[in-house]
Amino acid sequence: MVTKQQLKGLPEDADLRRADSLAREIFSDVANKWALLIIEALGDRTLRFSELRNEVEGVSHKMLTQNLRMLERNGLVDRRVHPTVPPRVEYTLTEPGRALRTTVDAICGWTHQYLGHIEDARHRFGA
Amino acid sequence: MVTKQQLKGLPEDADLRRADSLAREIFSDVANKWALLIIEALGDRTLRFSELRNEVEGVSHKMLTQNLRMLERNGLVDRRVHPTVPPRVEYTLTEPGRALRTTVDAICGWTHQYLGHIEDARHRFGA
DNA sequence: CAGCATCCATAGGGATACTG
DNA sequence: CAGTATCCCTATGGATGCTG
Repeated sequence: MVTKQQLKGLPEDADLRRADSLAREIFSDVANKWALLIIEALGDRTLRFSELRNEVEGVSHKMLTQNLRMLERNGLVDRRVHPTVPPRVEYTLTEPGRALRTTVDAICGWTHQYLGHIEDARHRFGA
Repeated sequence: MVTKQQLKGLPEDADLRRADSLAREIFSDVANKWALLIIEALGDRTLRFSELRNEVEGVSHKMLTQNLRMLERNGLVDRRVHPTVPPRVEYTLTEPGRALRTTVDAICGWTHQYLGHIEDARHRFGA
C-alpha cells in the first residue's frame, strides 16, 4: 500500500494518520466484552483481583489478568500492589477509565431500555 | 437446564433472571468491535452491502454478513431487499440502532479526547 | 451484487500447575 | 493471594468458490 506521506511528504498528515490508527487500536482494545464488563464492575470502587473475579460473572483467571494488564497499559485502571504476605493487589479506575465508564453505563441503560424491542425483533426474525 | 421457576414456582424471579441473561446476551452481541464499527459507519445513512464493506475499514465479507445478520436479528438494523438484477440490499439503522449509535459516538469521542493520556500511559507502562 | 458454504490457519480462551 | 506459564481445544475469522 502506498501512503499519502510517501507521495506528498506532509508530516502533519502522517501525524493524523498515526493518531487515527492509534484511535482504532484503542477502540479495538476497549470495544470488547470483558474489558467493558470489568470497567462496569469496578465502578468507583477499589477491588482486589479476587473480588473482581467474583464480580465479573463468568470471567476466567486468564482473561481477567489479560484485560487488567491491557487496561493498566492504556491508563484506564490503576494497579496498586501492597507488599504484604499474602500479596494484596487493588484495582481502581483512573480518570479516563471513569470517563469511559459513563459510556458503558449508557450501553447498559440502552440494553435494558430496549430489551422488549429486541425480544420482539427476535421473534419476528425467527419467522 | 433446570430453571428456578421449576424449583420454586416464582414467576417474577424467573422473569427477572431471564431478562438478566437476555441483557447479558445482548451486551455480548453488541460489545464487539465489528458490530460497533458497523453501527458507527451506518450513521443515519442507508448503505448497500458493498458500500458498507468499503466504509468499515478492514472488515471481511464474512464478518460483515455475520454481524449484519446479528444486528438485523436484534432489530438494530433494517434490511431492505430490492428484487432487481443484480440484487440490491440496503441497510439502515432502526430507532433502537440509532439510540445505540449515540453511545458509540460517545466512545469515539472518548477515544479521541483521551488519546494523549493513553499514549502517555503506554510510555510509562513500557518502563 | 449479495449471500452461503467450505476449507484452513490462528488466536481466543479454559484448565491446570508452579513461583514469589 | 496474585501472577505467569503451559497445554490444549474450540471458535473466530480470513480466503476462496459456487449460486440466485
